[in-house]
This record gives sequence, C-alpha cells and structure tokens, in this order.
Amino acid sequence: MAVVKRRPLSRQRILEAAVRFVDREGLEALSMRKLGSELGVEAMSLYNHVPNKDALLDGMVEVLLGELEVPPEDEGWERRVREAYRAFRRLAHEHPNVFPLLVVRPPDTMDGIWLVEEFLKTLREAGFDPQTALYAFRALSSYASGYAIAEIRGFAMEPAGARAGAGTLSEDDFPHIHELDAPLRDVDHDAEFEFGLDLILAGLKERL
Amino acid sequence: MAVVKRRPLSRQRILEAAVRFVDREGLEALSMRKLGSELGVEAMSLYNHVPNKDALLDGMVEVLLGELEVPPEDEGWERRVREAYRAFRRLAHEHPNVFPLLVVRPPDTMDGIWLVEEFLKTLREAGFDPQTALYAFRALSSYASGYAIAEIRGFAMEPAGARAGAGTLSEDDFPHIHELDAPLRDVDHDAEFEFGLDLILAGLKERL
DNA sequence: CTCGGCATGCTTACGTCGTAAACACGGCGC
DNA sequence: GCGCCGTGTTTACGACGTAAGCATGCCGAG
Repeated sequence: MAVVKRRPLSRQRILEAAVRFVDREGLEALSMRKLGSELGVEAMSLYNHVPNKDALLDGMVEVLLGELEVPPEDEGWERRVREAYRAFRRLAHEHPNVFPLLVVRPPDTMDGIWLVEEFLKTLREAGFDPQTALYAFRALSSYASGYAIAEIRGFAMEPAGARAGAGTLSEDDFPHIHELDAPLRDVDHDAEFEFGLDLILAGLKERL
Repeated sequence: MAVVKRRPLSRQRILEAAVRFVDREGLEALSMRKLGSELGVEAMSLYNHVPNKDALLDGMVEVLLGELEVPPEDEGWERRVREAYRAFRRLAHEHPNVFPLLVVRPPDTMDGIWLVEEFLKTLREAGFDPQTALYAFRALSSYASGYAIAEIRGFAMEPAGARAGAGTLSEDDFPHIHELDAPLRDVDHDAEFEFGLDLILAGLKERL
C-alpha cells in the first residue's frame, strides 16, 4: 500500500512539533493528545520519549535557545553584547507564544550554560572584573527579557492608551498619558528597545 | 445551632482568598473547586462573582497592584522612581507565586492607569520630554519586572552554578563561570538590583 | 402581611486534561 | 528460533473548567 512510512518519533521531533504547534495555536491549546495527533500518534506514545508534560515544556525552551544566533567573537565586546540581546529579542518575535516559557522556566542545560560562559568571557576580556561582569549580565538579561515579554503581552501597567487609544481617557484626569496619545499610536519598538540597551551599555562603559 | 455564620461571598473576598491560596500552594494548585472549598463554598458559586477563571487571575493581579506602595511626591524624582521600583520588587518577594501573573497579564484597570499617569507626571515635572519619559518608564519597568521574575524563578540562562554550585563545572570548559563560584554562593540581590537601577537612572539623568 | 422576583449558592453533567497500567508487536542478539 | 526490549496502543481514573437547571431566602411592592 502506498501508505507514507511515518518517520519514527524522537525527543527532538516531538519538541520541534510542539514549538510549531504552539506557534500556531498558542500555549494553552497544547495538550499531549493534540500534539500526538499532530505527529500522527496517540498521546501516550509521547511518553516513550519525554517523561511528562513539564519536561516537554522544558524541552521546548531548549529548542528556542538552540535557535539563538550567537554573534561572532571578533566584533568588540559592546557590539557583540548588543547583537546578542537583539537576537534574544528576535526569538520573542519569532515565537511569541513560546517565549514566555523561556522567561518563566530558566533552562538548566549545557547549551544554556555555554551561552553564559561565552557572555562572561566577552565581558571579562573587555576588562570587567568578575563581579561586575555578573551584574552586567543580569542587568542586561533582566532588561531584555522584561522588554521582550512586555512587547509580546502588552506593556505592564501600560496606559490603556496603547490599546484603547490614549485619547479616550479624560484629558483632565490623565494629562500626561493624554499628551502621549500621538506617540503611542505607533511606537518604534526597535528604537525603544535600543534606548534602554544604550542606557545600560553606556553605564557599563563607565565602570570599565 | 451554633453554626458560624459565613460571611457572604464577594468578588473582593474571592480575589483575596485566591491570592492567599496561591501564596501558600502555588499557582498550579489553584482550581475553582479548591478555591471554593477554601471559602466554604462550592466551585460554581464563585461564578456568581467572577465570570471565569481567566477573570479571576486578572483580578488577582489587581489585588497585587493594590498592595503596591506608591512613594510620596515630595522626594525628588530620582528618589521617588527608585522607591517605586523597590516597592515593585517587594511585591515579587511577598507574593512570589502570584507575581508572574502580573508580568504575563498586564492589568488594564483604572488603578493601573493611574500608576502610569503618576509616573509620567513625576518624570515630566523632572524635565523630561514626553517621549523620553515614556521610554524611561518602559526601560525601567522592563528591567524591574525582568529582574524580579528572574529572582523568583531562577535567573534565565543562569550558570547551573548558582543552583548546583559553579564549582561542579569543569574549570577548563567553563573558566569564567568557575571563577564566579564563590560570588555566586551568596549574591546580594539587593545590591545587584540596585546596580542595574543605578545604571539606568544615571543614564537618564544625562538626558535631562 | 403576602407574594413574587432576584440574587446567591448547590447539584449534576459534559468534554478535556495528564498520565498510570496493561497489552501488542516487530526486530535484533543469542 | 526464541525471548527480550523498545515503540506505540488501549483503556481507565481522577481532576479540571464551566453550562444548565434547581433550591432558597431576602426585599420591595401590593
């Protein structure tokens, strides 16, 4: 019979299918049954390759991290760092439904550790002492993941402005939000992200 | 009979009970049935006050936001901003299991809008132009929520170091993480958080 | 005072979820 | 040629969110 021979299941194939599925349908729609049927297989078959759903989610953040484009070493520390966080934010754009997982379940894999090592190396070679390198890493990472999440899910404590139009709020009660009505209509998120990155990087340069 | 008269249910009472429950048992443990029994009531009774579970979660972030301690106006903009974000981070410490909701489901309530208005006012009166005030607000908020989440859930791409002890990693493969072994054992998170805040605030002062 | 409606809570029920357990089967090593 | 092991299936259980309909007590209108 001309039945297409199914490629065998594997952890990697399952994780990639899960990422594709969540990209398409959203995180809440993901269930073992639906993921199974996405792969032409019953839900329980997945358990031969993944111990439970939590591990599946962890695996998905591994996949994301694997897609992170690590910039080459030869560019000077500042440019390298900047490019790394741009790439990080790009992940959020490419997988907006999966990205929150990355923030909420930090990966504990060799790949993740390698990224940290690489980052620290760059800063140490730039001349930062170990402690400052660590602080810098965490400050930048906090900022970047906070920004990326906010960009995806709506800015925390954002003026309803950006959603409903700041103009709909009473000018008397909310004059400062109101004056941002126009700017809020089309914020340049790239510029906004770079603004914060600039601030932090400039501050770091002064501690060199 | 000496049956204790139950206080009547209300949206507020439900939300507060939900926050207490999640503080104690974790977010995943929260279900309508359990929350009901926490209040001495069946699950379906909750639906008289809250349209569905999603709205319940939204209400919980309202409760958190209501606990945010907004610093007084008379302190000078820099100090006021700093204190506000310290208070924000304090929320994360007081409700580590609820806080991620705040980051992932931005509130769209009048209270939230009022906070933004207040923040923008402070920056505008300090002399920032509207656009910069907005960028500043978002840079600081991104940093603070990113840091707070990382502090709660483990730092994203943290060297397994902080969890397993950096010393357990091969010194040859991960020299830079290894050299942070000692510092990582007891990071001063307060100082670390202030480091990033300083960086951003210093940068902002230069644009005044 | 009575009556009727409405707000509040309860009961039952449906479909979906994660996953434990037992089973079927096919290929590979002895 | 036989048994084992890795892969996938079947069935089943308890918990979940919530729709629908029912019970009950309070409050205002007559």
